[in-house]
Amino acid sequence: MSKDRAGSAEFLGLRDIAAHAGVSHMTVSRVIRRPETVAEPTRQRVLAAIEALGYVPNLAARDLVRGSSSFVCMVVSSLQNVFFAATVEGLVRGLDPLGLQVMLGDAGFSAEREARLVRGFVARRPAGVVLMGTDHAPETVRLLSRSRAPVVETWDLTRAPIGACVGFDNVAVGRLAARHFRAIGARRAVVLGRSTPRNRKRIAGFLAEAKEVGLAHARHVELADGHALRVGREALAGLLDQAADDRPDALFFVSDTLAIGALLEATRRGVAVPQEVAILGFGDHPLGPELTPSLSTITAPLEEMGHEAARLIAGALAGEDIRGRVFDLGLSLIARESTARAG
Amino acid sequence: MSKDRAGSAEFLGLRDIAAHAGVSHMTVSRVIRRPETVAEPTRQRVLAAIEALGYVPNLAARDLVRGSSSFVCMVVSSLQNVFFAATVEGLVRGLDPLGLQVMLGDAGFSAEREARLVRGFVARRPAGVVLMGTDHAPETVRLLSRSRAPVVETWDLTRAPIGACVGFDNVAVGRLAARHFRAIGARRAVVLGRSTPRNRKRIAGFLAEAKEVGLAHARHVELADGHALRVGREALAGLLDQAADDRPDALFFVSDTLAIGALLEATRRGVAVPQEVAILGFGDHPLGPELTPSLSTITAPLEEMGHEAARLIAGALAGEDIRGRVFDLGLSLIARESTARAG
DNA sequence: TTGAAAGCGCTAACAA
DNA sequence: TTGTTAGCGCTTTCAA
Repeated sequence: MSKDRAGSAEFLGLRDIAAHAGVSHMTVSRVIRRPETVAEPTRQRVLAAIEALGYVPNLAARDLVRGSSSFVCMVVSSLQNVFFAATVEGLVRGLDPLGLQVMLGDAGFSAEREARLVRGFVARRPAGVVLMGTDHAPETVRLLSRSRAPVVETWDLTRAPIGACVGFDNVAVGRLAARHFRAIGARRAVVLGRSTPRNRKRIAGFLAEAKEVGLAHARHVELADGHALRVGREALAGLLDQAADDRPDALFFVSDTLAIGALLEATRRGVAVPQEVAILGFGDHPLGPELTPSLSTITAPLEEMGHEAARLIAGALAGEDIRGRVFDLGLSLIARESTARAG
Repeated sequence: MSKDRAGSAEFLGLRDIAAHAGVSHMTVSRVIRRPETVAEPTRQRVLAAIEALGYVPNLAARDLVRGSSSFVCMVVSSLQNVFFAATVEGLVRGLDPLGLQVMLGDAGFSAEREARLVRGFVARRPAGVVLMGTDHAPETVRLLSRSRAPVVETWDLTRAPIGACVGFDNVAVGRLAARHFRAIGARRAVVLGRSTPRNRKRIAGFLAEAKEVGLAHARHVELADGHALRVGREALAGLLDQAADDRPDALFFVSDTLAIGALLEATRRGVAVPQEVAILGFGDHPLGPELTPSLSTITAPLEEMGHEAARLIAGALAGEDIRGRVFDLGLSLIARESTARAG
């Protein structure tokens, strides 16, 4: 239980450096924050002292005075998901040149957990908060509305963002998929995914568009939670085991990972893709173009989304009012072999 | 540049709650930290005030007094890498029940960038610091040694850790691969990977063991930086284009992502795996078992590593001296189809 | 069980 | 250009 251990030096403060350099602590503070306001010889002496003593400022004190910190908090739905990781990376890279760091929380697709994380974040007076999705617990919204931190929601669009919103239209994702299936002449189109808030939009969009363009037999297959590759694989297996006359000929998975699982299973079973069944995913997984057949997919600029969130937060920090701004980053359909003329 | 905006309430302090509840601010502070030390009726009144006013404490002030914060900083080599993500997830999950959050930095495989991140982290007086790897800039080591925060290095082992170390033996990874190739009767074994510090160990281990077990023609092929799937694919293509008598029959890639790229390329080219060439990776990528042929791999408990790091930091926070502790979490070889009796 | 006083290490405002 | 003073919102210590 020994707390004082040899070798673990205590932290020095501004005043220690000041004493060593023969100036006041304010001069040291200035050298750190606005060196151009300090005379050259003085500055040199202070810098030498900082170097000699290995001084590292305590940002908690600065944060306390300023009432806000220099990091941005982000809640992700899952850290293991490569698609989310791309957005996180975009944010981290966009914030780095501004000297802002990122504090990450993993909500595991639970709005309650998200609220807990946000509460912890708000207690740190973050310079900004980035969320995934636009469906949040009332407490999350309340906490963030009261906080002064700029908030950016991502991965979806909403008419009433908490702060700003940079995302894409998940209903349009589903519609785009259905239109694509229509274009390749699919008869029995299916959308497969677990009913999370975002997925629900993709599913609804798919079913609505399918109806409108005359894909009469379109339906939704609910998927279980779990490891996406296996879930996708099992989903395909389940569909193939159905009576032949009810067998779908076009599958839209709400995520590429699911689609890849299905594609691999189809290959294994000798089911021809896209001839017997077309497969479409979402997210443009790096593996998609490498597979045989290559995977068609719908995607949004995932990394760019994080980058744009960083830009918005930077703007807010510079005094802009970003509230109410909603950016639709758009979608693209990448048609590869897995949906090449199914019918 | 307007700073005061309608609707964005200022934060309340302990004293505002105290005034509302008719107690001193100290009582409010106690209700938050040690409610059992406050009389029931008083506590109820205070809790009601907290609730009514939507009070969220300012942790920067607490951190300042205590000289240490309640988050753990982690530097990862890359956020997009699923293998690293597993360790991050383990850390986040292990820390969550302790009320500790994780601040992430992406070093992008640069020791300099790592040092910059660590400097920023140390300035926040973190409750702990987790690093990937055991090769760091001298400045990183200096900063962390002076800081009081417990440090845990991961993903490798070292005799002289900065604090504690939870990892696996990267030299043993290479040795295990070479032994496996020997066991399946490989003749011309190759290890492929970019020479990062960790990879260098795997490569050296592979070459050393290969020599010892009589794999005379073992050699290393340097890989470029870039998207791993493509790099792996191109590496395989390059080897196959070589004169047939120099063609390797067993490939150990330092990462599964590379190996998957190679495996897919082999399939595409009609090269039989493992008959013509055996392929082995590292990391147990979720896709490995789903491929045809399924991918053999060597792996360490990646998520467990993060979990163990969390446990060590928790121990340190409870007063344990964790410095000098080194844990080897061990390796396992998962032999699947891609290395089934090559020779 | 509660409160008063002191101060954590910084920054903002003002003075010299 | 540099220094002095007064806190930021908490927690620690000590007193009541």
